[in-house]
Amino acid sequence: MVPVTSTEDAVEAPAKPLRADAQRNYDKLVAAAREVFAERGAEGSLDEIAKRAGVGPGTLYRHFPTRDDLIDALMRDWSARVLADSEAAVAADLPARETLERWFMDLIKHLTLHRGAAAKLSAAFDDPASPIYRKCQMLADANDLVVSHLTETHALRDNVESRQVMRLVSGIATVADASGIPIEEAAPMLDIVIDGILRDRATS
Amino acid sequence: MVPVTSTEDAVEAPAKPLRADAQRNYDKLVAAAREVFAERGAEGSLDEIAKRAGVGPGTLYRHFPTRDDLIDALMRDWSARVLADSEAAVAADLPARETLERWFMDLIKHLTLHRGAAAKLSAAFDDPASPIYRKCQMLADANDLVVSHLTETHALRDNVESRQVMRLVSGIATVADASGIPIEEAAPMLDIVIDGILRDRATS
DNA sequence: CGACTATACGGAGACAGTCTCCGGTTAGCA
DNA sequence: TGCTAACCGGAGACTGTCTCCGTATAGTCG
Repeated sequence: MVPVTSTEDAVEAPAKPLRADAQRNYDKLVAAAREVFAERGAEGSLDEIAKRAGVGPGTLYRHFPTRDDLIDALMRDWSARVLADSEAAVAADLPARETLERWFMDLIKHLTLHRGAAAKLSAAFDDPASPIYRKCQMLADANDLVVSHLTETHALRDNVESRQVMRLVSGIATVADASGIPIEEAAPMLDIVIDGILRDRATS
Repeated sequence: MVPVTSTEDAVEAPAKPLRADAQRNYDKLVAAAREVFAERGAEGSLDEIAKRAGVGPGTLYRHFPTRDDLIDALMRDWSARVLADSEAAVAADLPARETLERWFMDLIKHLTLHRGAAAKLSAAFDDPASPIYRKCQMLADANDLVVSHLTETHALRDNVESRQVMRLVSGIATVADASGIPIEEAAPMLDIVIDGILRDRATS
């Protein structure tokens, strides 16, 4: 039992170093959470996670007072990946349309980390009190990097707010996730958004 | 107790006419559900609804096996309103941009009947097994009416699929609802979509 | 190395929501 | 008035959330 996937789940110690056993349980919980959320989506049972990690519910709730704290924890390296993708999209220096197509797809991939993740992220977007608010900001910053770059090269129309673009793509990710349609089918919607913000587009 | 709002909740009898007491309870349940969903959103307690209607849980579940059946019931006249709005939008025969601005706003208004409604509708969009699938189709049909009309007048670009437009606006409604931002703030996102599908747009 | 204490564990159980089962009630009809 | 099919409703099983507190132990210090 307790098949802890000993991949790169290792977590650098938080501010105050935990006692050895506490750190052990923390890691087991994050690993179990990753499993359960992957299988059952963001609404998976927390007690189930505790059971699978081989600890009591009390231990889970001490480490992670709310569900979102847990989600935040298992997204530790997620932020870095998001940022890396945005930087790569800018660095590739492709035509604006391709840049956006690529970046939006990445964005959706990150937003749909597991079922229900997109909805959670979207909801936390304007809620500074949420534990995952920071993650949302990361996402917004990454998106802003790409949008700003394209704005500077005059590829986008004036007055394109990266925040709105972000929300729009989050919305696409959320509906795609909720209705269970494959990610590729989101492409036509992304194209509409791209056509909506690009300065010059074929008037097909 | 049981403050049944005796507005236009009256419901035409379903296929098999219910017994008088059953019909009475059915109506009370729908009214109570409308109240509770309005206050607490789509995740409001079903037992609470039963209590407020003054009936036992068993009665609720006999009439409405699932939560979605109940939601479907309280949206009985909703479909007609949606269709009416789409027809009005077409009939007004305004410039394409105004038509879309108006219609999309209506669409969002209908999608956010109560908190959580947009997410539910979005999820049911590709799930024919859902009790509210019909409602989604109504929405899609209404939207198609407007989009098709604008396509015929060559106001939209070629290959604009109304289904995708529908999903896009649903996504906007869902994130706006989930993050609790006021409906007006959705306008910039709608503008992007409109710019994305309009054949001619100012290249501001 | 043994004792001490802050830290952490974990499970019993309170609470809330979902959903079912079935003994009792009643509307509608002859 | 009496019969029966249709309906009611609440007890309670079940699942998931979250807390409290007695018990255990890691890390430290003499």
